[in-house]
Order: sequence, then structure tokens, then C-alpha cells
Amino acid sequence: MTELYKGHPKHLLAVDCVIFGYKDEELKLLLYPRSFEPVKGKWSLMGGFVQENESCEEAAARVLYETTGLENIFLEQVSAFSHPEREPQVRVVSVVYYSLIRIQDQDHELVSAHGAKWWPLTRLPELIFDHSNMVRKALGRLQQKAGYSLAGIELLPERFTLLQLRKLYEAIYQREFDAGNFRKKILSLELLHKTSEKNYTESRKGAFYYTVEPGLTEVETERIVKF
Amino acid sequence: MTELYKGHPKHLLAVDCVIFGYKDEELKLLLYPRSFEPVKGKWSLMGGFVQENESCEEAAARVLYETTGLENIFLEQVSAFSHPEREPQVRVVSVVYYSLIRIQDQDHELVSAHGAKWWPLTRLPELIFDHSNMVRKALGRLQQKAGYSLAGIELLPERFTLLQLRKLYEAIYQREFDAGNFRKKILSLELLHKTSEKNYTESRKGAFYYTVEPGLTEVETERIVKF
DNA sequence: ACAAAAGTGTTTAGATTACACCCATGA
DNA sequence: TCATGGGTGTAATCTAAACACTTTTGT
Repeated sequence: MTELYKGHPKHLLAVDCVIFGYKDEELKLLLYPRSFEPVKGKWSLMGGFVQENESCEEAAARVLYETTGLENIFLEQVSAFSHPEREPQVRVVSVVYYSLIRIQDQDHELVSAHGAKWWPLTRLPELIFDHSNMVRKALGRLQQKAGYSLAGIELLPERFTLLQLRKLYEAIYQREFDAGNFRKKILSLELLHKTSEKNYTESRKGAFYYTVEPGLTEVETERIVKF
Repeated sequence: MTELYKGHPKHLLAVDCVIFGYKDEELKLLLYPRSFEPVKGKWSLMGGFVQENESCEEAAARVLYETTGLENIFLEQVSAFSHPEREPQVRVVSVVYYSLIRIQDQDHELVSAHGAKWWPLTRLPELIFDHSNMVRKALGRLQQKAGYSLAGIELLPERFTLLQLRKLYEAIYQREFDAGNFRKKILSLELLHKTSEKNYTESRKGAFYYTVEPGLTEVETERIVKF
């Protein structure tokens, strides 16, 4: 039966990772400069080729690990990009993932060893090939995801204040939210756990730290939220 | 520079099509029986291999054309499936699309030449490999899409009554909608054009036929609808 | 005292939902 | 005349959104 598979072309298969981070009340993207022609010097998503024995998701996790040193990262497939001429000279089909990482957790040396740099999402440099498209689509997915889950929290430290969470959502959706309404909506989901400690660095009064309600599975953090 | 691409494995790349139809107030799926081992006799999605000179989307459109005779079909990517052992014996990475077709428009001879059969979505036979997963994910995407667009209309004839549209939505979401409320919500979108003709086959009184408001692009048919 | 964030409460507008009700008509 | 879907109207409920107001505390 395997001869039915013969005669069909084989393709180079890559993954590209849209790596989101969050710092200074801004969404950031981890990019690295392409070091060879064509389009040498232009900025690029982190990518790599899918090996024989790994799935695309595993390849993306590997790329993430190799470039940031991080494991067990939130990772979600965006789409396959497969236009025959999406890269010049060589045909590569690329499966795009986006991931959410805590910038403060990254392996600095490893990241800088790749010449990588965190760019503010709103002021990106020119990207190679169809990578801008990939980013746009990934952001759309992130916005969608954040609308019915607390996945965005993967960008924040383990504990965070509601101000920090609101600023994160403002960065994700590129718009402002009313502080009082945001607080009530988020708390009404009953997915957050109020700790007994306060953060005093951002206000005189001090804001309680929250964590994700312990014991919640990913599915359980999903509620319809209309942001 | 192309030697940078050397040494990386190449993969068989396939597309699988989740082909939705609608008939007798039910969502249907077009499946065909696998005619060779392994898992001979089990039912399968329509699939095909991606050629050198085509994108995955083009390959999916080609598969659709080859099996149903239809062109210019609504087609949307679901996801890439790439687990190394998702098919026994041979590693194939598959990009899944779902499509919405009007069953009455299909080329009957062509479809039956493949031994294909329309199955009610709620009573599917056992499917090969990970195809059940693909179907589940595709249905999720269709439900999502139908929630903010009128894409589902691709499953109905050019003109349709509001009863037919409601029954379609009930089939997509597997739940009932209040007739009056559904009517008001749909019409409030101002995306439908009321024709002057009536359908008398489903009610004594006769229900006006509607069409999609002419001149609307796909984007313009998108509104937030909470179904 | 003031500013700035924390946190609570209120009011309004709009959407959702359930459901009543009349219309038209073939059997 | 009855059943059935077509089509409209309304009242109760829920949610989103705007915004007022009080608390806390370092400067």
C-alpha cells in the first residue's frame, strides 16, 4: 500500500514562532536579524525545520527552547503558510505558532547569542517574506483567545495586580478599558485567587496580588468574555 | 544560501477536506470509503497530496473540484496535523480545510464514482486515523465563523426563507433558536435582501425568499452575532 | 492638601429571552 | 375550524458602559 504514497513530491517543512512577550505595558515580539542572503539584515521570526520524528508543535517547542531556554510554554498553532513562492528560490511550507512567554524568565545569554531583540509590537521593523502576515494573524488569534480565556496571563508573572492585568489586556486589544468595569468583569469570572499580599510599587494604597485560581485546567479558564 | 536548506528532511504533505453539506435540516459530511489497507473499508475525508507548484489551499480546491466538480467553493483552513505517527507506516503531514457546498450543485456522477457518501454529522461512521479529530475541529471553526458572519449561507440555495436559515443555524449549533428572536436578530444585521417572491412549500401563508444583500464582500457580512 | 491608584456603587442604554398574539391558508 | 408556520410586539432580565465617589498614603 505504501506505493500509493510514491510519486508525490516531498516538501521542506518549517515552523515559525511568533513569540509574544510583555514589558513596560507593551506587547513585544522576539525577532532576530537574518544573517544571510537573500534579504540579509531584515528581521525574521524564529524558525526551524521540522524533523522526521517530531510534530510541528514539537518543532516549535524545540525552536522556543533553543532560542529562549524556556520549556512548557503556551503554544498555539496559527496557520500553515504554503504559497509556492512565499520564499524566493526554495519552496518551504511553514506552520506558524504563537507563544506567550514571560520575558523575565528567558535565558538572556541564549537570546542575545542569536542576536535576537524584543520589538514593541506597534513599532516593528520590516520583516522578511510573509512574516508580517504571520504576525498579524497571530495577533488576531491572541486577541480572540484572550476574549474567552485567561491565556494572556502567561505573559504576566505568577502573581499580578488587577492594574497589571488590565494594562496587559489594553496592550493586547490596543484600546483602553474602564478600570472599575474591568475589575468587576474579571472578578465575576471567579477564575482569580486573591492573595493576602499587596503590591505597593504602583500605588500608594497598595493593590492585592492575584493568581490564577489553583487547580484550574486550561479548559476551565474559558468563559465567554466580550472584550 | 540555498545550502542552508540542505540536510533538512522533506515531508509528504497532504490536504484533507472536511466537506460540509446541508440537507433535510441536517449537516452532512462527504466521506469516501478507503479502498486499500491499512484500515480498508473505513471511511475517510477527501484528501490529496500537495504538488510542487500549488499551495495547500489550491490543493484543497483541486481535491474539491476533482471529487465534486465544484469550483469557487468556500474554503477555510482548520489546522495542520503533523504527529509523526498519525498515519501508520508512512509519515504524512496533513493540512485540513473545511468547505461549505450546496449538495444539490454537486456532480452526482463524479461523487458516486469515488464511492463517496453524504453522512449526517450526528451519526458518522468510524473514520480512519485522526480524521474524527479533524472533523471535530472543523465543526468548531464553522460554529465560530457562523457566529460572526453569514458564511453558513454557502450551504443554502441562492435564495432561502428565514425558516430555512434558522433550521440551518440550528443544525450548525445543534440547538434550537426562538423563531421570532432569530428573525429579528438576523434582519437587524441588514445583510439580507428580501425578495418579492414567496416560498409556499413549507407553510400555508408563504414565506418571503431572502438573498444576501447584493454587493456585499465577505468582510462586510461579518458582524458580531452572539449565537 | 494633592495626586493617583484601589476599590465600590449607581445609572443608563442596549441586548437577550421568553412568550403572547394576530395573520394566512390548505386540508 | 384547526394546525402550522409567518410575522410582530412586549415585558422581564441581563449585560455593557459611563462615571461618581470613597479610601489610602507618599510626597
